[in-house]
Amino acid sequence: MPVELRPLQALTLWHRVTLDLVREDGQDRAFDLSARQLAILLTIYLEPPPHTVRGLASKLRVTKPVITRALDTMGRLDLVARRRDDADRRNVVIQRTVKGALAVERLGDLIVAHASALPR
Amino acid sequence: MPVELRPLQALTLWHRVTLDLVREDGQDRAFDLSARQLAILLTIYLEPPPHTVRGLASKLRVTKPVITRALDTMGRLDLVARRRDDADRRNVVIQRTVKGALAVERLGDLIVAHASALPR
DNA sequence: GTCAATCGTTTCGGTTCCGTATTATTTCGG
DNA sequence: CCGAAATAATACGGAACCGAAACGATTGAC
Repeated sequence: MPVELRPLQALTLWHRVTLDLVREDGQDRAFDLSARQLAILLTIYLEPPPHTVRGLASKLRVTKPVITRALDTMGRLDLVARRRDDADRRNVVIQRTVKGALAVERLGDLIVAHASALPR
Repeated sequence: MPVELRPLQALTLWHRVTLDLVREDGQDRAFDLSARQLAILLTIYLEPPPHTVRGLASKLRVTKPVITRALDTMGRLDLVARRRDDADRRNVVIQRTVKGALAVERLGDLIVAHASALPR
């Protein structure tokens, strides 16, 4: 079953989820992320590894420092981790964390909940 | 028909739409918005007017300067407009613009397109 | 062994955003 | 009237982010 969604439903869904994210920022800062940071986080947790700075920059069409800085911030929040690649020590491999996985899972549940409560 | 969406589908949808928004930033800066700004924009265009600074601050649970600054930014981008309320001149009424309506409509279409292309 | 290429990080100057506190304007109760 | 309350905007110091450029470490071609 392909997901059927009309424009007003789509916008309503986006609106309600975004409102929740904005509101809950404060208690749990996991989703006080910029659009870029969120795109990076979801790429890391939804696409098959390995993920590198260069690969993420290319996929998102942003410069490498943007990725580095986003990883700094999300690393501080324990949402992702970095590790040198032993095979090629120029590379940095981005790794998932328990906290990051939980945050992504929570986002998924939040979207699902709002989707099921959407007006028809 | 309530919208049925499983967690992985929901996250995939969010991921793909966010990726598009991040990528297209540059040519059209309409969606180079923070989560807060997007929440404000969608509230203005999806909920019945009138909208005031105070009302938006209360709904989003943020301080008023956050709303004022967001309106400054989005006003510069022509996504919203401000007008003094003649009935009570302390109030500022936030108005929709053609450009803002088009941007919101485009976001809706983007979400719908990605939803229909979702893996089952 | 050397040197160009690659990779991630850091630096730089500038811009934007934040939260708190303060301000100017307007309304309203008495 | 006049002072209290309400509203939006502004001031301020600090933090985060940006793009471009420069940098150090590592690799690989020759």
